[in-house]
Amino acid sequence: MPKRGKKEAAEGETPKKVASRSSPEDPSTSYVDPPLREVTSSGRGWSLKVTSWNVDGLRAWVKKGGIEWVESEAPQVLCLQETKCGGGAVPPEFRSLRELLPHQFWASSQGRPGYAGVGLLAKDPPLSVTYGIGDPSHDSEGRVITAEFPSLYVVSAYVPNAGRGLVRLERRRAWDSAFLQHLTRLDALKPLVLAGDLNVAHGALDLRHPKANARSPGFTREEREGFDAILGAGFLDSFRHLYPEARNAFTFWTYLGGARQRNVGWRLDYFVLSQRLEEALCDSKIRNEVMGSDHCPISLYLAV
Amino acid sequence: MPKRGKKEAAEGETPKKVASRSSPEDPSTSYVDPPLREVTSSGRGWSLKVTSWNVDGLRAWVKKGGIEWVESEAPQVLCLQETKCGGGAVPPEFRSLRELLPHQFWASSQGRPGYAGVGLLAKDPPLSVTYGIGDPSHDSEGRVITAEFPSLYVVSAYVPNAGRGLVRLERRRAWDSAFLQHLTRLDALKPLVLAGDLNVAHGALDLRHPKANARSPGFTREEREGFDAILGAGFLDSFRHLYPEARNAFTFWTYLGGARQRNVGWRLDYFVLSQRLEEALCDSKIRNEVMGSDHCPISLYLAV
DNA sequence: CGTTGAATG
DNA sequence: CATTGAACG
Repeated sequence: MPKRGKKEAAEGETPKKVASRSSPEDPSTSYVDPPLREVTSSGRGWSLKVTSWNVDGLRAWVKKGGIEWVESEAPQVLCLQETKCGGGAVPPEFRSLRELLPHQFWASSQGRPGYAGVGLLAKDPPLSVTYGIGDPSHDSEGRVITAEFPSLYVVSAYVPNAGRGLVRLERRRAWDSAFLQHLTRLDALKPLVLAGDLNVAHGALDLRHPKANARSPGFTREEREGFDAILGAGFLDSFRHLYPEARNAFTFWTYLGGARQRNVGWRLDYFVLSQRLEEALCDSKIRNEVMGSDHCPISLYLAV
Repeated sequence: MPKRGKKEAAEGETPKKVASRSSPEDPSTSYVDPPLREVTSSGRGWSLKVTSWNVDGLRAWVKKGGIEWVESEAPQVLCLQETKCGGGAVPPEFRSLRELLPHQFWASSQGRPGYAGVGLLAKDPPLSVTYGIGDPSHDSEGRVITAEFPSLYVVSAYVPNAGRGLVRLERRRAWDSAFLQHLTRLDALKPLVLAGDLNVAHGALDLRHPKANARSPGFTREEREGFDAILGAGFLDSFRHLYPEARNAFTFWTYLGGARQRNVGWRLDYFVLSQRLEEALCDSKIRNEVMGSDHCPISLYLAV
């Protein structure tokens, strides 16, 4: 993997892509991303930066300046979800990203254009790339790309939504089980970083209205237990590991009803790490001021 | 019917809603609408103004300022086609037209929202209003509204397209036959004004590329003969009657390939009058500089 | 509320 | 090229 990326902008500098009105009306509901922790707990500086973003339609996201933000963020690996387009339909603007991230991989839904779809872009060439989770009953929708690098795997994932009325909750549980198998198989070979929209808020701190959403897709007992099972299998939630008490730290806000302005959101996007990467973890950031989708991007800093 | 409307803007005044770049590149293909003929051939001044416009989606047309243009044009009867919405979904902005045109009638496609649909709005209350052409096999798509006024009928019509590959040409011929019956039935009772998108260019002067379009929907022999049959039944094409030699006078330009800027168009929108209204005809105008749809509006001036 | 492809013109 | 409702979130 490459060495140390360029330094973060110092505090007090004007951030580049900030919504004109991004602060919520009630300051008690706001979340201010703290300054970057540049080093691990043992003092090693970060050398790998991974960014993940559910773009909610790659073409619209490009028009809203997504590419320029990625260039300013300059990760070494970029994971994108809900591209809603296949490799053939990727916007031409992605050529300009070849400088920063020349190795680009895309997965799309078979026979259902405009649905789901993920991407994984890297500065360095992966040793190998696989698509799906090794279960044909779950691999037709373009939801997972796994890239192998010398020291770890990176998995870009878009976990299926349980659907309105929880019509696909059973299917989601089957997915969760098969997906965890995929992760444990990889983890037996090499540590991994899972990046993406896991479509679940794990705990009550991870969404604004936990009680009202007890049977909403993304916060059912069943989905939360699916996340429990991942952590129980030897993985950690990078953000919650570093910030166990952080409140109002969300990565998704429905477009309906001006939820984002009021920070009525959910934390659905994660970096999940193999336990043995704990000592490499420097920081896990939520770029909650960045616009361009109903999700915001997140960035992970590792010393590997 | 009401008396004399307000006078037309004098020549040399700046028109209100003109595209920033409406003149075609090659002046030999342009059409300049001549000054209004305020009177009939026998010298009577106009007293009734009817405007017709295929709006290609009423909601989008409202956003592009269609209502404001209608207010400046100030017809006593307004016929709209391809509204693509039913009476329940008419944009609320139409309430502001109640001042000018308080009597508003809408027809929409049954069980197929967003398809076809016509409207007829009037300053004075019609004596009666009917929907369709009296043939159930053709009356489920919201294509015709007939309003009876003291001295004449006004018919707002959106004639069905023959379809790509002429897949619906036979159906169109059946329509043409049934529609002509509707017109002759009305004409036996009272003179009529048919206003709308008849989806045919009658003669070679009525489209830019007649040879290339000999088998295109809107210029097949079959559709042109359908128009011949209307004229043969005792009706006249108001514009061509007044301007038998006019070239490049079009009312529709496909959005594809910048056709409007080059005035590569078709005359598809007409006022067709009962022969005995000939002596009432003052003028028939093509508002080809007015934007808001892939069709432009047309206005008829009658001394009735 | 906002994205996408489909059908239609 | 541009409009619409449908599916999805």
